[in-house]
Amino acid sequence: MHVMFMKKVIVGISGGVDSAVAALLLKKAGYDVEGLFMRNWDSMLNNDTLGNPNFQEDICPQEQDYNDALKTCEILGIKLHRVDFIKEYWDYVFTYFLDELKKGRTPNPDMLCNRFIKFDLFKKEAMKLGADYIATGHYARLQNGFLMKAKDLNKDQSYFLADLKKDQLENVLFPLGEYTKPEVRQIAKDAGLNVAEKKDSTGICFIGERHYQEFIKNYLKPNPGAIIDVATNKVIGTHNGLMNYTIGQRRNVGLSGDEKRHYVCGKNVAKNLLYVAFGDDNNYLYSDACTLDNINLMGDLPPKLHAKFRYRGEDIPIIIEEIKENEIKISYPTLAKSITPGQACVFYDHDKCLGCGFIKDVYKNNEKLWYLT
RNA sequence: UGCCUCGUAGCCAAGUGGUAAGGCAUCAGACUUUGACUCUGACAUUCCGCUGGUCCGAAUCCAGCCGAGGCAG
Repeated sequence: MHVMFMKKVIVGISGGVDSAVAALLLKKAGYDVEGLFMRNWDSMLNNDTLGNPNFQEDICPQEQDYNDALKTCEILGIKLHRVDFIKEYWDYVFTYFLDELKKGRTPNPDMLCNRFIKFDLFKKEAMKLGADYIATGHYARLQNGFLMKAKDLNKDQSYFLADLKKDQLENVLFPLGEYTKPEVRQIAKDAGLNVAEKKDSTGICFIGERHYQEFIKNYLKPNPGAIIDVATNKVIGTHNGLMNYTIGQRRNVGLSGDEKRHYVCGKNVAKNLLYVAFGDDNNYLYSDACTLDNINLMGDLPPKLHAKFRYRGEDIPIIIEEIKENEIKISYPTLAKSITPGQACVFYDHDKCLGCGFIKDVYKNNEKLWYLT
């Protein structure tokens, strides 16, 4: 009887614990659950050889994940579909990733992946399969159509979802929003899921952990240039290409001999210069305002709000200074460290995520930082 | 060649008589669905260019040699 009215949910099954538990919870809640596994990266097709720790393995991690996903669905007693978006991922996400790097900026591919793959192509594919809803293992919540932080603030992933258009969140379920990670692990364990103890995946979504500088060499030509001490404007070394560095970075710069550590604080793409500053708390890393473009708003911005400038960063109080067509200028009187062009600034009104913008220019004392392109 | 300086781990670099700082790089791990930051651990077990010498004791003093650079028009 009621079976006819059961809502069908297609869950994005990745082969990890989170999506497995998401599916389990939905099934327990009485939904008609099916899984859909996505494969978006192929190391062979995408020439992903340098810096790839798994290249010599018999089975690539993506297929291992698929096998894990199959096993999980078998245990859960649900059907698993599969779809590949390898070309689309390259066109919509990876191309953007490389373009940003060429501009000397630091992209966040996973946010684009959510916007163009998971909550677009994947969703459409799920609808084709007859889904009323899609669900993922994200740690986030939805309330009255608004994206909210997860209960587990330590795992909250709303940051990565902030570039979604509001309608992309329609017919979406985040079953893990009310659970903490340890609880999710426990649920998996209690249910005897094969992935209960599987290590969380990190690195770029669908690609995985890589030796970053080597990984990029597969796609961009190294273009060495001078490293400049921002305080003295003197050349103190050579860099391997600006795409290999991001603001606030300390490691893999290759400078030595000074008793203080050095941090990347800026770039000049036109002149191919990398600026570094010495010392853990040097002023060159701090700023008090910036402009954002590619704005995505999911609600009206209140006068008082907070923002995250990086995943797992702290919420910093900000002030909206100016709103133009597709650009917003914000200030943060408490100062912020290592604000990085290309990264997302995500707006929060307490736990409610109101959208984001991508960092463009960075200012201090009303002046654009001259050493930061 | 008369004179001067220098030679410390893969790379920088402290230490100038008392038993080898620190940084970079590397490796392992924690943390982490971007890139980073942060944290933990390993990394010159007789060795500080080589060979002798002085001394209770030297990388540190002395001599010679080798090597690098510089001054000496």
